[in-house]
Amino acid sequence: MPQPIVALVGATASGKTGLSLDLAERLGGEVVNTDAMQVYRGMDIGTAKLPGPERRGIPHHLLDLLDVTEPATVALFQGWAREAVADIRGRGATPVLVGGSALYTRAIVDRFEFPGTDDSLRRELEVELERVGSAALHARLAGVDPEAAAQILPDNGRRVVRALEVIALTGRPFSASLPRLEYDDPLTVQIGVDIDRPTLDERIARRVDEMFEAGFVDEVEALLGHGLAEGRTANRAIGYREVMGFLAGDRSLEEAVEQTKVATRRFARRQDSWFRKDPRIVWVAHDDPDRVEKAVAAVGGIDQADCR
RNA sequence: GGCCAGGUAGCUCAGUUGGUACGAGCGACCGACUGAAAAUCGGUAGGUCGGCGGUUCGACCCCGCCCCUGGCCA
Repeated sequence: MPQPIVALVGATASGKTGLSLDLAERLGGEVVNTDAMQVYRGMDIGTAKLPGPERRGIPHHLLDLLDVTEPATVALFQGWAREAVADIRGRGATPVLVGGSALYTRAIVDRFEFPGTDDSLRRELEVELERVGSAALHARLAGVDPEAAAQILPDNGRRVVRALEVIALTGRPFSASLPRLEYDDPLTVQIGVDIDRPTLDERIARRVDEMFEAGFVDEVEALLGHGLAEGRTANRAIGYREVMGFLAGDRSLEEAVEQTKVATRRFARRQDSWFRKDPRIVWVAHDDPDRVEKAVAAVGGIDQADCR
């Protein structure tokens, strides 16, 4: 009987990492990162990446795969992750996915297919977006695919461009809304770490302070030497953009720290709105002394349901 | 102690010859989300316009006193 797939989700700084180690130990698992930014080499402090020595000898996958100048995409990640999951299960171990990037997690765990992409077409559309503006492109989308246009707001240039790209590429309408929640493999369990806002906000503030104490600014400075500023994905990461602003002289260090906290808080709210509406997630309280037991039990529950 | 500037949404600040505050950005809250997702985008709620008196049909805007902040001068 194949191993289950366990996905640990929740807001940043909720305590996923610690729980993931306990879970992996209990289940005979290997950890698969599902964090969009931890795939970058050298982005350690600012992404709260668990240092090697603290991994308790548990194999960790999908960390440090890309150079800071390379773009990352969900589709690319989906391929890597599914392969990693298959490998781990092939070894008789349990994949434990851990990370806060909701779209990444869903792309792995759910039936989820991305239409292709085309660089030159994309570039063309982006140039046009720049020139005519988002509303004009949206109007065009409305002409070709009224349904998609109805679901994408006119100001959201990014999504309008992607919709037009997909239509041009596939000759078919763009599904502008997420597919129905449906696990790709029925042996999947999602466990969410539940934490109240005030506590989470405190933990975020503390974590950000600690990052800066741990040499976050130096990390960013070093990455700038590797082309961080030229990238398209990595330099949008929370904290990194604020520190780059500080290094460029357009804000003080205190401002950068404060802005990083604010951005992290807002990010946590966004993560929440993804996870909270997924009814399949089994929630355990971040401070429940029995959280590991409860998480293990949730995984066991799936096994039984399948054996019935 | 005197002079000047200022006290308007949680924060930074617009604003009106006296006629119910058009407020803006940021934040907060809520939400959308299929190849940049730690991204991108949308919606909502917040003001006794420093206090007290006065002038006026009517004052956030005029007058007086007071309180607070910053600066200059003694």
